[in-house]
Amino acid sequence: MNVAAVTTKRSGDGNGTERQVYDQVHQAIVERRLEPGTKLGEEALCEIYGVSRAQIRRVLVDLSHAKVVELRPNRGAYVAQPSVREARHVFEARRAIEAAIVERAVGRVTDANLGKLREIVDADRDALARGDSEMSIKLSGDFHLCLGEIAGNQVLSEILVELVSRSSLIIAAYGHARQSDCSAEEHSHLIKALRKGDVEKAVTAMAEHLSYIEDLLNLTPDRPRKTADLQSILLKEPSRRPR
Amino acid sequence: MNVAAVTTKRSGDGNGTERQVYDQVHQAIVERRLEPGTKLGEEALCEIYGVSRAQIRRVLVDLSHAKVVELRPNRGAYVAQPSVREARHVFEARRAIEAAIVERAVGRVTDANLGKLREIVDADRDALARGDSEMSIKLSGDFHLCLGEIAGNQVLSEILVELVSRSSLIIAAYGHARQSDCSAEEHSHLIKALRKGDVEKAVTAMAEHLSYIEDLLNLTPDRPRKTADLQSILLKEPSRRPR
DNA sequence: AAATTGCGGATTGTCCACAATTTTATAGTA
DNA sequence: TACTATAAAATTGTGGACAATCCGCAATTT
Repeated sequence: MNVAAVTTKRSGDGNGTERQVYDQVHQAIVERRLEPGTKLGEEALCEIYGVSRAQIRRVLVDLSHAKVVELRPNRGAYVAQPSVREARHVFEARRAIEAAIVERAVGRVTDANLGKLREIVDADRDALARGDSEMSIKLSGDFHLCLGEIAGNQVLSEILVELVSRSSLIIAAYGHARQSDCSAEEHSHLIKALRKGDVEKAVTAMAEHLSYIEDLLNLTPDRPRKTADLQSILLKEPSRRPR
Repeated sequence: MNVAAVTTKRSGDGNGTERQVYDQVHQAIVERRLEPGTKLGEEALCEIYGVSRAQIRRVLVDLSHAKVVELRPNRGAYVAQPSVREARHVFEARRAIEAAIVERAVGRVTDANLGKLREIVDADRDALARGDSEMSIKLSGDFHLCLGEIAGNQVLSEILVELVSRSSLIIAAYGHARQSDCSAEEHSHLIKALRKGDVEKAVTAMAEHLSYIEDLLNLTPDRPRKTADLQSILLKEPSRRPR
């Protein structure tokens, strides 16, 4: 199962070049190399990726549907800045969606699935040990997406993809340094419940895990906005998860 | 609370003309005047609404994100034809989402909310009595969307809007003549549980209601595709719900 | 000094012509 | 008649030019 495939899926994937641009910008946002509030100028993106404005505009529309970019008419595109309210709503929605996903997953999980999940958790622990928090956040997300795939409901999976992306943005905006230190352990706990086929335990483990992440956020008033240099950030090779 | 407002909301709502076209086509699809599989030619839509192709293309992209239109590269846009599998997944997702919505709604519902819900149910009964099943389906959807608004979670609401739209399409494809005969009664039952503040009863009522709708569908093999005349369908005035 | 207005540069929005692709129609052959 | 290959027509995709809008700065006014 290719987790990255679902992570980056997009609705109207026509030719490949548009998708590449979409993936790169999306990944840059989700990996928090582009901070919330950053302006994504059309001309700048054209030059960076060497494509026409029409294509960039299409990509920006798609990113706005994924809720990671905000389109302000006549003003341009900006990396979304989720509000405190939105942040809470996203996590509440995740608890609803992922409870359903875990319920389904318990009855369907295979040994191969469990292996894949453990693989992700191990890579996450490893990244955390190296201090690579960027990678750790990505792997934490992958864990949840992988679980979504196991549940085998395409609709729930797609909703989850969006919510996980938005969560990354939320953590970028409201998280602190050691935001996800305990994720690997909690994920490991969840795997155990899955293996035992204990639905109730698995569901509560997931609910508590999500609430724990939310509680770590600094969801008090508002934050300042920032602006950054696109060129140096986006031309970086997108990070790849070690197999 | 304006239910129609959320029903028709779109992400990058720039100028008004694009939104009007979006709303009209979306409504035509959801009200089943445009059958699943119908081709939505760009030039045809341009002439019908008197706008440029660029605008039509933007609308079609947005509709594809709402999953009511399928964009096939180099082949054009078609009214989506949800598969049997997708249909089941949509209803399963709805059970998850709407369970969470009902849980929240119980603690927040006001008398005004209950009045609004009853109003919708009454209009639904009325439409059903008149044999206006098109309107009845729309009102059934509005009931669920209104409940979503009451829950007060924007993220859950937006997910629900999409799922309800898709449900209309699914019923168009797999439902039978008297698909929603009992909806009004079941909705009424749900209102009672809400009024009493009985969370458990409300949640199970919703779950059973959704399963009932799904069970009425003919979710066996596949169906044929159709093609239709856009002009005569889309130039019809969009239906308005009586206040 | 603060606020307002007007201008110039830059960015986004729109339209149109042309290229690429698919679909339809036609003709030919077994 | 059925099937294939080829040509024509129709449709979608793309790039660039032009128009509309917004932003920052300076000049003017109060």
